Amino acid sequence: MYELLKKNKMHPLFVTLDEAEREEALALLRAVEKSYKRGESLRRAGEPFYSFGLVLSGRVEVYMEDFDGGRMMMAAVGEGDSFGESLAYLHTEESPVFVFAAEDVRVLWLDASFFKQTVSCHTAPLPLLLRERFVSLLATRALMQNDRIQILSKTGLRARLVTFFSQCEHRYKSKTFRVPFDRASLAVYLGVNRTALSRELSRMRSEGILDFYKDSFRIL
Amino acid sequence: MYELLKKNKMHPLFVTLDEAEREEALALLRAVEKSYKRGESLRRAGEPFYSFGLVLSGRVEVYMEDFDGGRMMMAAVGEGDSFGESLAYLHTEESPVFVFAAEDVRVLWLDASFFKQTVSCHTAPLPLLLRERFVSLLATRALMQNDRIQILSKTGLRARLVTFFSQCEHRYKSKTFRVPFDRASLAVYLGVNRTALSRELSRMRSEGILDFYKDSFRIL
DNA sequence: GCTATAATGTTGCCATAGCAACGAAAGGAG
DNA sequence: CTCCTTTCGTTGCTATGGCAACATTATAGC
Repeated sequence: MYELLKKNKMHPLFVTLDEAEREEALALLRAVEKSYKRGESLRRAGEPFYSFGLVLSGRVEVYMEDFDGGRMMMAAVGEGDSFGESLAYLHTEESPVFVFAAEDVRVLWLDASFFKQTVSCHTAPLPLLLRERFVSLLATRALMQNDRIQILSKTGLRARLVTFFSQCEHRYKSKTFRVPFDRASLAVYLGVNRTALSRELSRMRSEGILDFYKDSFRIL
Repeated sequence: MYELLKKNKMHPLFVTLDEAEREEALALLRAVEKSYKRGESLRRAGEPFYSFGLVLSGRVEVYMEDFDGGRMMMAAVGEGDSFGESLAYLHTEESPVFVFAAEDVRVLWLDASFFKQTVSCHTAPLPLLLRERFVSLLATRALMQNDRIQILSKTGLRARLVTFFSQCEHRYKSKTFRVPFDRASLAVYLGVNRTALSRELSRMRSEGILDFYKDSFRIL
């Protein structure tokens, strides 16, 4: 079961686990699989958020609702990645975020209360390992947020792009890479206007410092 | 010892603990107090980051160094607040951030490796409680980052200010509050130009929707 | 293939906000 | 008190980028 978990896109929680351990882990986390059609919402703002999601296939987007109804994308989550760990761990009664399917998706819902050691105190190796990995996941998430803040606090579209591409180059360890966004989403992620983004990308291409096609980019 | 920990600004890790428990907790975390003069650096970029800091008095600022030497403030940390939990937990060898004293500070350095359960597996109530609180702290941090991202992804200075004040009102549960920034730091936090910030604040005051003096604000 | 729909690119206009250059208060140290 | 430093506010200039309106590809469904 759960074929995707075997691929190289293995989620950090389960990587290096063998088949049996993975089954046990999924049982401990009370894994429940659900499917959603494109455009459907997985969680609405104001609803409780008790479990976090692991995307088996497709893509979801996490948005945060503003006091005045404004929406902003907090994360785009693709195959093998997860979302909502913080909210789930804190057992949030009224989540400020809503999640919806950007494509048809299959999602594995995992119960974060397992990680609350005061709730259930396992000392077996597997639970200990899972807990440690979960905390690392939270810590890593915080650092990734920093990357976005680093971009967003730049003024100037060019500066944001340069920072973004520099982060990509570092992350993918290559001057050629694909980004997990279409233009519109990338514009939201960078906090800029979509058409202004297109304009600047074209400008950079004409300057010969960048080439791209769709979501594939090459730094020159 | 550590008078500040007794105040109402108690850090979430230690709140509700009695004197004896706090002493034990500090011992478990191998607490070491250090003082720094204003302008001195606590951690430089590229150095290892193994323990996180709790500010006993004064204020530190956490900056992230850019690939091209650009610096940007990731956090301003005041009395009773902590910083660097993620980096410390991940036992980062080359930290991307540097920390310096914005004022004269006393800092308590706490060893995050205690929270790695695979390193030392305590099942006593106090260690369990501390671990749970630490994870909650990481999760809460991630959500707080979201607040800043929410602000930074707004276009328009006015929109950023409205969002910021709305968050303040929510956090302090009052239309009157003090922010932990001077103008220059606030401008950095909001990702805008300082003088443009002053201009917009004055404009909002003249419109009668806001009043302020220094770091005190009142929403009308 | 064909059509409908979505994704991306182009261009002109003009408000917003960055920037520089000041001036004015407000503390702090002597 | 005076001097010096720091913080904060004001104003004019101008580039940047948001926005609208449209053109141009892709993509999916049939």
